[in-house]
Amino acid sequence: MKKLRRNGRRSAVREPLSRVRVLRAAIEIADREGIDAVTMRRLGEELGVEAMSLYHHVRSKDEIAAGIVDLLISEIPAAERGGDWRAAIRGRALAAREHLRKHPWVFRLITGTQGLSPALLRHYDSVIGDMLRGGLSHQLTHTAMHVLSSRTLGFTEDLFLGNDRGPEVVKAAFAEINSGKYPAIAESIKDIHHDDDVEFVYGLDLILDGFERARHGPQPRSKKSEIDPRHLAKAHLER
Amino acid sequence: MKKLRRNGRRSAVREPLSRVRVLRAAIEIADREGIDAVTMRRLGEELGVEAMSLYHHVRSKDEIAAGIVDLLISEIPAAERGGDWRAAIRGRALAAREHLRKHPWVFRLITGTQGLSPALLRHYDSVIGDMLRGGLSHQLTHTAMHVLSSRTLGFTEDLFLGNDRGPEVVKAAFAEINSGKYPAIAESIKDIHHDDDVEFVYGLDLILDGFERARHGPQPRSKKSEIDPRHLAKAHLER
DNA sequence: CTCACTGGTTTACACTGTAAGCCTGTGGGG
DNA sequence: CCCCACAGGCTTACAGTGTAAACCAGTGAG
Repeated sequence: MKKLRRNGRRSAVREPLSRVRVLRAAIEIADREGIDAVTMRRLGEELGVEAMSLYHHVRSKDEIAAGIVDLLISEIPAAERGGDWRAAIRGRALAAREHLRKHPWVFRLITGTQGLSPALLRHYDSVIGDMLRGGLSHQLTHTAMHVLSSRTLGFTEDLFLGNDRGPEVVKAAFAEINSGKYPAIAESIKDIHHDDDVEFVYGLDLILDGFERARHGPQPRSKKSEIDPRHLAKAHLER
Repeated sequence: MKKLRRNGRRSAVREPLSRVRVLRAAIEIADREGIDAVTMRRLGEELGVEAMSLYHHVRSKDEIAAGIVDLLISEIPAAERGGDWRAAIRGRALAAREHLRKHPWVFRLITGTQGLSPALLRHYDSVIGDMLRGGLSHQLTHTAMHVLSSRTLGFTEDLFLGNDRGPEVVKAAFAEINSGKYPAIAESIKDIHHDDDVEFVYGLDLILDGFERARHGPQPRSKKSEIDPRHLAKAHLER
């Protein structure tokens, strides 16, 4: 890179295209006009460039989708540490929610994208790290991730056993996880007896029991004031 | 209908096209070749007919998507009644899961479809009915639906305050709900103080507290044997 | 000076959903 | 019984999609 602008003569013509510039432009269009408005030609137009030029920076449109997802997730601000494991995860979940809420179309993108995002894995890795540090067993951590999946990022995904995606994707996922980049995930996966059905029912019962308990005694409704106001956007629906 | 085949002379040529036949064919293709393989021309081919003929039975491709979603959800077998509210909901959730598992691509369809499916509303109506019968307050029911949404059907959706879809969709949704067709939903919505953020955090904390509790004491793991085997398909991933 | 390469363009293609109009067999009304 | 409206098929056509392939201008290295 340094080598590129060695002589300091910045070509004043226009900002050169780049992968992230493409992604940024795509995000902008999606925010303004909806995700369906993001086409290669429209994207080119936005960047003052012909559609085909994009392919010098991006392999395909699918890669753009994946890139957007990864970029946005990677920009979830890190919640501050401190407190017990629950507070830590709570902070992460709220930060993610707040951040991604600005781009509601991204959930549709995530469920549509196949192949897993490094940023997403890092996010999970952090959450799992919190749990392990908090003393949850591997098994319990595993289950908790299942139950929480929709809460920590806003969408449900049987990440590792992608129903839809083929088995080769699952294999690749395992390889990636065991690459050393995601120590908490890898750690938590050891010696796990995984059964999708059991996980599901466990989480279901946990929730149901929680409400049954709440039904008697003082219903422990969260007060708005208890939520860290930094994470709260104004409710976007009045009624 | 009777009028149509009045003289009993069934035209032996071929089964006449119809809306549900189109939907059924689409489901079949999606199951075999993935949802992306479902194009109008492919669909026509499957039915031995030209693509444009489909438009005599279906308004658009989006309507096909919506139709499929509705059809599949409507075919979730009703779990038998009896037991407390938790058992009832448990049964419904497992039945839905088991049924929709056969068509994993449907979740992508659901999140992509806008406008709400009557069958989906009926499903929610049943679940909410279970809760009210079980003695949960309106407020608690409301919150419980939020927390459970991903569990009772397998996907997360802020149904009523669709982030992505416009506000006119939300308005239509309210109108539909108050049409009298979904008494439990309408009932449970009365006098509700809804705040998306509060709902979210409440559910989050409920889950976290559940696991904190599970961390000490005997971890109440569900045994596979406890699950009604009728609802269990063999795990579809060995590892 | 030249030569390879980077990063833009142009053209072209296969494939999508669907609008518009045509054609024909059939069932109901005169 | 005949006619005719029409349901339900077909044909053609079009605008818009992603992207392969070839082309071309500028530029930095040898």
